[in-house]
Amino acid sequence: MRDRIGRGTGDTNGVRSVVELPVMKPITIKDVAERAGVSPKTVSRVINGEAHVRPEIRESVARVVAEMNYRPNAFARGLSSSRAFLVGLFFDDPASGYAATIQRGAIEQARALGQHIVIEAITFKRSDWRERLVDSLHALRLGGAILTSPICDRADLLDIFEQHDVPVVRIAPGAELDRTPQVRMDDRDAARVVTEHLLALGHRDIAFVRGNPTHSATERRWQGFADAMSAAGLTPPPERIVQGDFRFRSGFDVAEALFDRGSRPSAVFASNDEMALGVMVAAMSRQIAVPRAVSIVGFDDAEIARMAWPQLTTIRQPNHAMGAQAVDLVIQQQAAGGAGNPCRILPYELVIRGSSAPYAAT
Amino acid sequence: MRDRIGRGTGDTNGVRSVVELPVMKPITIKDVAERAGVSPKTVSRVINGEAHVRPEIRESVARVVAEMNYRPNAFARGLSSSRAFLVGLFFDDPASGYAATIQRGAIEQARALGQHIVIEAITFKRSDWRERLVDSLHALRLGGAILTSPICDRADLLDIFEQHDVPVVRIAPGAELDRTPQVRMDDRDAARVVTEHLLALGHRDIAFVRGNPTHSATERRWQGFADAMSAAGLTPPPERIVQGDFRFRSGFDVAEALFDRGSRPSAVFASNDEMALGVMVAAMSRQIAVPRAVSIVGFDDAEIARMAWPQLTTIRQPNHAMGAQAVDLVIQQQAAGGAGNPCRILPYELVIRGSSAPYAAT
DNA sequence: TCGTATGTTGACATCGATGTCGGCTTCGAT
DNA sequence: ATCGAAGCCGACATCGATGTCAACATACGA
Repeated sequence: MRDRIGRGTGDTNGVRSVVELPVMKPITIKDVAERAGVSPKTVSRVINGEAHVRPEIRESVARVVAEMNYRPNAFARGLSSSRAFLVGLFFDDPASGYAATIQRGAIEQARALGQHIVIEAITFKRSDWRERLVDSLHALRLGGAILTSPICDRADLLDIFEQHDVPVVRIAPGAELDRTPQVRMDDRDAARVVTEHLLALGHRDIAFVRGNPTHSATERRWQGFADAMSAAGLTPPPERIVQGDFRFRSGFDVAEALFDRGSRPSAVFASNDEMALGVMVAAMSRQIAVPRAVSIVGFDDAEIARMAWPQLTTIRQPNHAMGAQAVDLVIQQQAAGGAGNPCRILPYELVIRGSSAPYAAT
Repeated sequence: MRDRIGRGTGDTNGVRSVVELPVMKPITIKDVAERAGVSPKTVSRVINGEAHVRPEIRESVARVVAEMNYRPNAFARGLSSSRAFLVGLFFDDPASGYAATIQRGAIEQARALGQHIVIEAITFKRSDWRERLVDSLHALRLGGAILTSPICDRADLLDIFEQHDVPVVRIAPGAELDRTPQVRMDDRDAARVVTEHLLALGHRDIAFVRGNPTHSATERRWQGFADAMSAAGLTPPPERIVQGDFRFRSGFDVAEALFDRGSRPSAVFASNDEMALGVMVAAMSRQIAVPRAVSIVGFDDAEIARMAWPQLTTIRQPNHAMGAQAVDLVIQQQAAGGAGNPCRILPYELVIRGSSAPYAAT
């Protein structure tokens, strides 16, 4: 019975489970100031590129800074100026490949801007996710937050960030569209383009595997598919539209409805690569040749798209760029004070590989 | 240098919407102290679970803390106590699936310990990687660092952390083995076990695809393979040992040496799943049936191992657990004051799937 | 030439917490 | 009853930077 305080779960309340970690002894701004023969404030001015410093002094201070290899302490900075140097990257599932590429883009851009990325997982399954999030916001004083799909569509989540005055940039959001700046690609248009690719190959009987309904991209991709089909004067029957959840397994499972009942479609468009692979594996296990007997296309250009055989025709998402742009936006936001909600739309790319081929009558 | 944007005109004042949201002013320890009728120091004591506080007071303060939903500011804490609350996770390539799972484990464990994870990429290709690293160390005041393969084997990197007194825990290092605490699995043993699996299926002519020589696991896995083979009284000829680099493409490429010259091996053990998939795809494109004509096994149990067809027999690495344990160790190491270099060895698992089958004479 | 405007500088307060230390209680042993 | 020792609590300094503001120097216009 150790004494804890407050909040039933109280794990990050700074209470007791926080272990102490000693740190190193650094060079302070005072040391630099002394050696340069000026006041600390002047050094601060030079470091932050502020005006009102004579060029000679600026230069000499800069030299001393370099010589002493001085690095300002970000904590002290954050404390006194309420400026931040951390950007939070929030994921539902940080282990997915999708997330990883975004992450890399974000890290690199953050670095370029002198910021750092803190990764946080939000798990709605835990009933205390709000407390945990608020904990992070308070403790880390985030300068901004980047949210990815699907969590970025929850109004209650956005509320929390808003209440705490943390600027948010969302990547590919699907709801509450005018609430924050965002970075996205045109899913609908891309889906249309892939579908047109299949149509151009001569396919008419095309099945569509929908994604997880909680991701907003699901609807947009479906729309793009529908656009292309109806533009071609086609109306796919209901049994050609099946429901997946973006995971490999679901692609594998829906294949039963697609391949084991009556006539087979000549092509399948799965809303993401994982599901496309699931469909492909299911086809092969039924001795249905890909792409000879059935063409399969995906969406995302995940790493695995190139590791399948045949390799997957798909849409390349600009994940890396989206991560970088998101950081960029969030910092701008921080500086500008939130004028408007810019939306950057990044270009996608149709990647044609071996899994799609001209329609051949059976 | 450009002028910075002043904070003159209220940046949080009604820019966003007509209705002004009250800006949440953070609650300080003073507020709590006042309301509880004690000194800030006493509140601090309660929060940190220090001794010398009367139970009644402790309880009443705790109640106020909970009521006010107070959260200590980590920056201020870090400043005054030179305690840290950030653990750095350093990757060469944060976008790989391997890294992602470790990451998730680390994030969760860090959370549980009241710490946060900062992700940093180290790119040796950039000539200024040292400066960048030192920047991070100074700016972030890391309480600890976790390094993954392959960068964790560079002595010069370790030197930097040592110079800056940042405790390091390495995941699956292969060199400088007694320099830091580490978390690992027994690669050699695991490789032996997979090989024995193939031997038990009746295979005798087994090829081995080596991994990237800069990863130390490459050598250990090779050793395990050699152990099992020689225990079975077998000596694979040199042409059965081929060199890859852990990437899909290399697995695909080495297949030429394996399948297009003279006799074919009846089984292939690739040092990781990606390469195994490469081999598998190459086999299928040559109309060599897997596993009927050739069994293929991998190593890692990457996500893709389940997405191939047939699914890959492989070794499941405890990545998630390794991430969590690494965080655990890095923090413990501090508390303990760096006594010794503990090494935690986590259990692996042989996962038998469809890509390996009993030997069948052709 | 003087009087403003503008530019340059540093002293000092401040951010929000913790470390130190001294004073006051309490308790137990003599 | 008295004397330590230990327990409890708060005043104050401190961490390392930046914000504020006043003092002073210089430039420019009239």
